[in-house]
Amino acid sequence: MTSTKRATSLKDVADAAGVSVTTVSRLLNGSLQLPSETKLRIDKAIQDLKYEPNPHARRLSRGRSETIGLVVPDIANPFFATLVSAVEAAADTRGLALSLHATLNRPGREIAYLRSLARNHVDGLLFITNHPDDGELAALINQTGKVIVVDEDVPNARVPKLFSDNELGGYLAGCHLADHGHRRVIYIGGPQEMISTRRRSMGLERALRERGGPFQVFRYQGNYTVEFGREAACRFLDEGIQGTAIFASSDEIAIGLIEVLRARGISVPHDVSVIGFDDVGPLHLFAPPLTAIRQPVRALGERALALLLETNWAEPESLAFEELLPVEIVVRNSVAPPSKS
Amino acid sequence: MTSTKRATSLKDVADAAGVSVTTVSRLLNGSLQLPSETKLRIDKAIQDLKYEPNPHARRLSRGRSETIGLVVPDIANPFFATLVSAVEAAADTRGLALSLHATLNRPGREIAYLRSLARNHVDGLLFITNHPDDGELAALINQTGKVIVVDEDVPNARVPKLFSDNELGGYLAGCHLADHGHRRVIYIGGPQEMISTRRRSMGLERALRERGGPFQVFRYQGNYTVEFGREAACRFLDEGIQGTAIFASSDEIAIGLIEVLRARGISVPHDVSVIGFDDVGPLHLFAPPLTAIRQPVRALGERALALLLETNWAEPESLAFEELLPVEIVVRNSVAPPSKS
DNA sequence: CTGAAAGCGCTTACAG
DNA sequence: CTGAAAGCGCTTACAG
Repeated sequence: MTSTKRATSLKDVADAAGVSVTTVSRLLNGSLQLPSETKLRIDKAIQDLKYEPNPHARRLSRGRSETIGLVVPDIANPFFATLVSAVEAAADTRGLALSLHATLNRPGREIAYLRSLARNHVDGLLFITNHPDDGELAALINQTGKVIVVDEDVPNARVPKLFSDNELGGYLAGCHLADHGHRRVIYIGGPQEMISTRRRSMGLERALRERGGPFQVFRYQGNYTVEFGREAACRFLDEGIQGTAIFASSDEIAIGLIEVLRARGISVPHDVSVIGFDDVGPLHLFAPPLTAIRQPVRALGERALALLLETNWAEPESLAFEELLPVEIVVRNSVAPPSKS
Repeated sequence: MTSTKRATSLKDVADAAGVSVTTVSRLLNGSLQLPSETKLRIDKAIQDLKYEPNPHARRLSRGRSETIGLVVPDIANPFFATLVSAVEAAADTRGLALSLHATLNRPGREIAYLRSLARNHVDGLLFITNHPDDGELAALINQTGKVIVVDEDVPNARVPKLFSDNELGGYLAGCHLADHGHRRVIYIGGPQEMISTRRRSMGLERALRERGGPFQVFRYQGNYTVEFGREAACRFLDEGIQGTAIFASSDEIAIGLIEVLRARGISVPHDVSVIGFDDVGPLHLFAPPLTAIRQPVRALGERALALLLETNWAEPESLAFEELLPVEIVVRNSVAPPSKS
């Protein structure tokens, strides 16, 4: 009963309307000067039969799928969830479906998705990695085409790339800290080979340098995770590092960091100032409300899809460029002048 | 260069291996007694040509797509993001692709996705709605089949349904509050026609009733959003409602609520106790850390997919059942005995 | 065990 | 303007 009886096809509609399938197909695809009266008959047949085209047949025939692929490290992470949400919304607006895949830090899956794209499974791919590439990914991307690298770099891929302005983010954080008198800053970043971490760190240093005088940055780099936030916090605490402020390079890192600070009775911003990065989570409800650099997450997703569709893939030499989206600082209550300890 | 040259097909492989496409196809699909030596030749040809089957052709031919659809209200919402993540992981394990769609409260989109499923676009659908149905959805679901209703009910749909044990959640919250001496509780729920809100409210009342003595529940029902959390908070504050505890029926509602309490200088749990529901966000870092009922979000996603695959869709009479997944209470620091005011 | 052939349901030159 | 027919790349009875 509930199961699939033979679905109504183009042929059925054509028969019902007394025309050929060619005509119906053309009507459906808009490549037709409507002869008005037959058009009505066809429309009626479509209504009556509740006809809907079989997408598999259409795709096979047309050689494209009207769906785009999106590869992200982890969907449950609020940053990526927001990005996925933005891409889905933008794709839907354009009548594109979304095929979603999470890599969960397994390089093999990245390769597999790229391959399936190559076989025209999807019309294009938005690709987000979160670990260094040994060159395999870049090679695959270059021979595949139609992929936009988003958020984090794949070094030798010659395709459009879209990132947040990470250097600016680091710089804004650095300025804010420096303005409050901080000169010794602990930086908790992501994987050190990754562009996001490197650029944020560079921005931080540039700010500190520009403000003049001696300064010091203590670097802890690992993953953009709660676990690493905790781990880094324990390490610098146990090492007795004398930073007066901490720049946590993601919401997750900030969460892990704050858990530890709280557990050890270290007060923010009284004992140490903290500034975060991402600002996707409800940082304003933390104790204290966390000052952070906000990434333009939705804009990243929307722009990435636009790039995928706008790019002229036939001109390889114009493909390799990098576009940066601005970030901003959201000042709350976790940064204060260093305490006199 | 980078663009798609004609992809290598089954025919190419067959030619290269000196066999028919039938044979290659069979090998690929496992329905073959391997003749060992030809098998090797074919495997080699596949390697050499880097052959990968065209999924569109396969789908058209087989009449199924090896992809399942997932319809959620809003991907950026951490609750749904986590659910999507769990479904994707489970689907990937089984070699299924995921087609993701957000409805964003637009009923028309729900209808459209259901229709496209009916046309065998996907092999099955996990469906999550977040607003009452006038019957149209249920009708469509019943004639479509192969859909699992998850998280929130579609009343007359005769398909498997999977929910959190919302009544239990309300009950656990109620017990915890009652144990601390609360008898006048403000309940901030979602849309009042929805099953989740009704059941949580029932559980809350059952707990209060079981503990004996007079009690009172003040109900505010709207959406599971930050905005509604704020709105409800302002309303009961302005109305001077004398509740000693608040049961906020989602993380989002709790966030809005806490924003308002904080803005008005009302201290939790000193002035009023708060207990939340969902526990997906970093509630442990809130000020104070929020006690909440935790939903088994990932389990919900995994089980939903399992149900979709396990169900024998050919037997309509066995289809209509409801399965509940248990919730638990996570006690933190936002509930205390009522203050003597 | 293996192959020729039909069929899945569209699209699209190519002819009227 | 409209149709017959080939083709997209698979799968799968049906025959050897």
